[in-house]
Amino acid sequence: MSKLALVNDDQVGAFVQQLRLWRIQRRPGQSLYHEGDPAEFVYRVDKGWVRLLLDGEDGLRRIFAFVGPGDYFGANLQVRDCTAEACTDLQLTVIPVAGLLRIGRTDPVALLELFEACTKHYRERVEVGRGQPSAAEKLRAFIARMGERITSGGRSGICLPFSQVDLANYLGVAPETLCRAVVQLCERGELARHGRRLWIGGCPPPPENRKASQGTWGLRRRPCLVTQESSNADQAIGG
Amino acid sequence: MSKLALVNDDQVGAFVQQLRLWRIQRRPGQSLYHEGDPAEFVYRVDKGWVRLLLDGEDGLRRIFAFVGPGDYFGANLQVRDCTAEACTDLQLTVIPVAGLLRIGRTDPVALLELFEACTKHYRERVEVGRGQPSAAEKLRAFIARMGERITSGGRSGICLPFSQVDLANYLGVAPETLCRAVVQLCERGELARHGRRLWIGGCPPPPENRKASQGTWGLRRRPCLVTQESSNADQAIGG
DNA sequence: CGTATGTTTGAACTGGCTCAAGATGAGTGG
DNA sequence: CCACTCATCTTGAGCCAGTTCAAACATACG
Repeated sequence: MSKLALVNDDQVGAFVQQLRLWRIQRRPGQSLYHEGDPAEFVYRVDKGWVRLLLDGEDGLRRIFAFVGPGDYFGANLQVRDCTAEACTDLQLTVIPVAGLLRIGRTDPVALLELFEACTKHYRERVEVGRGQPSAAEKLRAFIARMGERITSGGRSGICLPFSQVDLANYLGVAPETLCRAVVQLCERGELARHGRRLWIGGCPPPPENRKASQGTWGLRRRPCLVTQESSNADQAIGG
Repeated sequence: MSKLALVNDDQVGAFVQQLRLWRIQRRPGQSLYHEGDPAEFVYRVDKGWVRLLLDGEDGLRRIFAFVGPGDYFGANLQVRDCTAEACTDLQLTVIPVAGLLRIGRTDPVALLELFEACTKHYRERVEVGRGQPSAAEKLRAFIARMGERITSGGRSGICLPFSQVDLANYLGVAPETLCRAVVQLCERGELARHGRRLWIGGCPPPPENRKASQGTWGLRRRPCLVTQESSNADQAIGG
């Protein structure tokens, strides 16, 4: 995972467990917070994927990070410096910043490591787009990074839980350009497809129950807004 | 200064003053540390400019941040995640990380703010290159950001202490392309030039003693390597 | 089964890259 | 102080990847 300082997950996890935590769920497209909001919580992704993005002055939004299972995000001291949205069905652990600061005296290093883990996504973004690679190479690099990131499950084939539009946005190319790059990599066998999903590593889902593998993602027209407060009460953990 | 969380400089400064600090100097082109080095110090820029960069696998290096007077940089817990080099003649305050962690218990928030100040450069990088603006617009955006950053001095005209090559590297365009963009903005009066230096805001240096305004920068063939250790002893402050 | 959204494909255009050669000026050495 | 040298900047011309526009297609979802 690049040359960034690695986080001692156990230590951070134990540190965080001192606080009263809880879980929330989100559906694809729902937002966790917006740029400019007051920052009250840090999050840990338990299941699903989150995208971090900035709203450009020209009305265009720019995705700069995808945050996956095991990752922390949302460490801001004052206000949110970006927007966070669910890419997929999402399960998060919520960690109150106020509590973190309170127990920070007991273990400042763990606190720093937690914040470091959150800024990892900004640092990795810096590494993206070195040189002026072609669109295909950008995609290839992305696949490589994602591959080594989610190979932990042991399963060979893995589904990228992002739409091509999001991917194009993240890589900084037009959707059409990305599409052509996808076709190209598929022909070379570096990428596979089933329906609209991209698969890396191994073959697409097993021939039988492929119906089951198609989770929700698009969410046409039912935002199904779950307020943070309402879901907070659902599952209190830790503390 | 964008929508990023602002750092309480006074508080961080007071926090840091508890430690034994010292100053070092560097000449243009000299490096502070390299990607992969063990991280032992955080720095504060007193005078001059620093560039942060990554060495690409293809041998190309990519500048992703310019760090100026008043800015902190170099907050890594384990190893350096990038390389830092002097753009100009440089004066820095050195802050030992070990000491920071030691006194972190007394004021974890100040510690966090210091680290936040250091990661600011990574965050700002994320904002660069939103959309697919033309080279001229990238340059214009850079000028605007630099302008609001160094207008603190009160002087109207300000010299950009970077070579066009560095600027092109930072903006992710070819030097030739940047050069054409510079010409374009100069014609529009959004930018001025004296010799090889770019000026923003006001007119170039006063007609009289312009000889004085030309500080060293290029440094042809005399690296004049000052080891960190040797210069450490020079000016101990704080503590 | 119908529909909206996301994906695919084609074709023309264009901005930036590349290569190459010339001009400038910062720094060196006499 | 001046002439020299070489890195940096400048300019031109051609090329190509990626963008844009537009229209057909497919797939999730209701």
